[in-house]
Amino acid sequence: MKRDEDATERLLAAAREEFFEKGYEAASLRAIAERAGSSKGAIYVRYPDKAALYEAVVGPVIEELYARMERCFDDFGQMDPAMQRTEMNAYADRGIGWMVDFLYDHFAEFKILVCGGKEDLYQRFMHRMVELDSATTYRYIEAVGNDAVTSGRLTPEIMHMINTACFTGIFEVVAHDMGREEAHAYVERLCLFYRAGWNTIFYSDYDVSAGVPKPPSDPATADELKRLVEARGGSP
Amino acid sequence: MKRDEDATERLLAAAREEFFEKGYEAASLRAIAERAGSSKGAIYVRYPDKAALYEAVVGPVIEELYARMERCFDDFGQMDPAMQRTEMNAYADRGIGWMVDFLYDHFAEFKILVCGGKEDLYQRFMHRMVELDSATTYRYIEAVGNDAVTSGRLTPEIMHMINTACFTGIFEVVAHDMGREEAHAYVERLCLFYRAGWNTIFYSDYDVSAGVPKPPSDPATADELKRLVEARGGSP
Amino acid sequence: MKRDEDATERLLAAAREEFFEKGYEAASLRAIAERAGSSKGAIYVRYPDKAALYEAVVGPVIEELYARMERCFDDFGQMDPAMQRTEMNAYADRGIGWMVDFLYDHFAEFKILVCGGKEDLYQRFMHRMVELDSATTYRYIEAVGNDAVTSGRLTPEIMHMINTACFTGIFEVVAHDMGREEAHAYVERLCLFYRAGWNTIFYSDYDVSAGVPKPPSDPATADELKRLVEARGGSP
Amino acid sequence: MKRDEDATERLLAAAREEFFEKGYEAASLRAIAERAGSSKGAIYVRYPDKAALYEAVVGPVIEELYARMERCFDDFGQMDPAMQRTEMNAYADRGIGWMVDFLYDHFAEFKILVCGGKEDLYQRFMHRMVELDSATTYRYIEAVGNDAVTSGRLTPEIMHMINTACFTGIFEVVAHDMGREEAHAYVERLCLFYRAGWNTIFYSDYDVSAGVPKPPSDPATADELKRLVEARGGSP
DNA sequence: GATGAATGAGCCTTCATTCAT
DNA sequence: TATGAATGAAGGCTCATTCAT
Repeated sequence: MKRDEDATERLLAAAREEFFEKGYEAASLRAIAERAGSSKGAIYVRYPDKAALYEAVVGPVIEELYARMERCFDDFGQMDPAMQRTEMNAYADRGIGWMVDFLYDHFAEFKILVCGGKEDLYQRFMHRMVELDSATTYRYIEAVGNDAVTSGRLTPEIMHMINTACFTGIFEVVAHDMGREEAHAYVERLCLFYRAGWNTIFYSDYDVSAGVPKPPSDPATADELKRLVEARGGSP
Repeated sequence: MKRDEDATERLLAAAREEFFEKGYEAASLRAIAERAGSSKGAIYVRYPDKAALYEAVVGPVIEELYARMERCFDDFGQMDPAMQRTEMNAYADRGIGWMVDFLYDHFAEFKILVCGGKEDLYQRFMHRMVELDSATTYRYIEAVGNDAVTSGRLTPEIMHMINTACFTGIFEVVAHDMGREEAHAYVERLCLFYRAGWNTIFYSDYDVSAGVPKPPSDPATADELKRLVEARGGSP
Repeated sequence: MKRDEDATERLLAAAREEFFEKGYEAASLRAIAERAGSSKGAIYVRYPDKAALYEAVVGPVIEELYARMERCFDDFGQMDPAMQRTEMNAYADRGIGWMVDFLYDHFAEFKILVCGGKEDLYQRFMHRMVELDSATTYRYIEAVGNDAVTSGRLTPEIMHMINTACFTGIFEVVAHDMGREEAHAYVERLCLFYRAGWNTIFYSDYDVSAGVPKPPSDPATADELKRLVEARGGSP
Repeated sequence: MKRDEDATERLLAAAREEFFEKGYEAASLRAIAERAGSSKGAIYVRYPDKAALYEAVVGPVIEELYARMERCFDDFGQMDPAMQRTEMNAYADRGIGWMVDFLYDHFAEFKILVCGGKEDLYQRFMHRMVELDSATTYRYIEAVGNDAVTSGRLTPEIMHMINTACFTGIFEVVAHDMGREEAHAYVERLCLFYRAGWNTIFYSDYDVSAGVPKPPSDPATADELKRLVEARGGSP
């Protein structure tokens, strides 16, 4: 008998739903089979165990994201240093924009990954992305002759942690069930936020407070703020 | 029979170990009772269910951290605006330094919280911290008359998300089993990183690239970097 | 709650029945629990797994048999050599007679052991009995100064195998569901049979055919036999 | 499609290995099909169920052994009584020698049969061999006019049981993984052992102790024994 | 004939929780 | 209060067997 591709689809969809609703541990293969309208055995014909089914749901999406990032970073790495400096921000913005859309095109999968409670796969995924980003950053640093590494400001550990923090910050949009448009806005801001942050690492004499304006003495602004904040429910 | 306080302690210690080693779902009440040298019943006398025991392990530590943060933020909020501007960074640095130590003084509990797989409590905890921080930030913005909110650069959602990302970035030290000293160094850098980031939000005319030096044409730096990177194993 | 000894008994009885009827592999813990009128969990409170339950059914009986044999062999080994020679046969007969009764007093257990399909325990049991018997035999050989070992007629391997064969021969009564009285008669004969056999090992110049009478030329005997055999159904 | 004889062979070989390694119950048809490089369906085309496959592995070997025994016993039965008496031992020795070789030429099959945990087939096989032997023995008894049956010393049940014990004793070589040469030596001894045993049944006035030498007073033998036994590790 | 997907009963085991003692 | 026996649902998984292709 030919394997029923339709049933495979139904199974994956059912698994996606079940993992989404209950998390990895609490999800039940029995329930997934029932949701899919087939038998427990049908799962085991396709996947050796629960973890493999989980990976079948979430893995391809991860791989696609990773592949896209890889291509993106590669393209960037092959530009000449001058152009890298010029284009980096634009590149990053475009990349991140695409990423947010990808996250929302596969919202369930990423939600499962981020919130599903099966940490190993998520951490491996995060680790790989972080390593990829780190490698590209090292290459950039080398290409443009930056001293962040040689000066000791940027150790591999710090690189790894900060990149992890950056990606995690982006993935928050999934954890918080933010809407797609809002997410774009947020992530755009976050990029700027990070960009400034990275400057503290790239440039030893970067002045964090440079450009910080003098305190506005205009009371009107303060009043407007007060109104806005109160409208929000007053928590602050 | 009088409730045996000693047994309560043993129970909590046993639970801490079990949750730490296995995570929430995989932890077994039977095993905890055995570790503590008492019975499953002893658990149910004290806590209505597994989740309550978990909370008993992790809750007090959370509460203490929260209380400390609250006090800290309150103190800050009661200073006059001029002083807030002057002292903010010092305040933050001191607070964060203390926090890292607190994390390491209660490493097991935070590890459980961050990696233990019981997301609800962690998220609630994170949410509260974030709200506290957000409230303080709103108050600060109001006090100093900043236009981040009025200008629309800082919506409540963005505030929430960025603060979440910031705290999460700090908590990475636990997830990554970083050593205490290293963690201090990392978090210090991270604070600078965030500080710069926040400026992009506070100040509309903040120039991210201000102070970014011209590309160094000194080839010596590039060469030294090359050597360092190669010594690292060549991953970049 | 005090453990319900009654339930334990019912559980063991149920297990005994189930193992007896279906063998180890095919026996189901579910069925055993149902037979005993309790829950599957009740089994696991008492025994860590299926194998342990099996052993709880069959082990004590084995141990008692073994202990009795040990005492018996010890007593024999402490007699002086002359007496050992005189008494050996009587000792053996008594011992074997008791053993047959023991077998029938615990028929189900032995049936399970011999036919139940869990070979490891049976083989360990058999091995222990055989070793015990072998040790005693060695001591006897030494005590009376027999040359079976020194001459090479009796190697440890042959000793082991023949003893195994002997015990197995006795246990056949269980495998064949022979009646108790019949079993006594059979085992009695078997002892004589073995006794003669052992002489071929103990005594190098033992003449197997000694005492074999000349062929009876009495045709009456042959006729009577014919009738008897035909009455049996004629298979021979 | 024509049935692939090669596949049949591969299937049988795979089944032999699987049953050999895991026993009947634990053997899996899936594993067998995989070992054979074909499908589960291929098994069901050839054999109606697992038991039939088992029998296909083990049956032909059994049948060949049985057929050979039958021919052997027939030949013997057709000799005239006088010759039977003269030749019996030589006949038996030759037969048993051949049998041991046959056992080792088909070691896996017999190991499966004896230790594989599917008792029914083994018992049926044993039963048939025993009946064949019994029938021949009856014929012999009749031919030579022996009184074992008429006297009541040898009932059908005793006949059956003793023959079972004898064959089982021989099959021990398989259960114990004895080497072929060693097995020959052991079985040779066992035949002598049994021969003496049978005399206790054939001859009412057979004196088991006849020819048993007086106790050797030679202390040298005892000493030598002591050394040998100690060299063995002292278990006796 | 051959395949292997599908089935679904059934396996042993673990678990949090209840409750009699 | 403390115990731990009892529960029974649910877990993941394996299996021989069936049958559409």
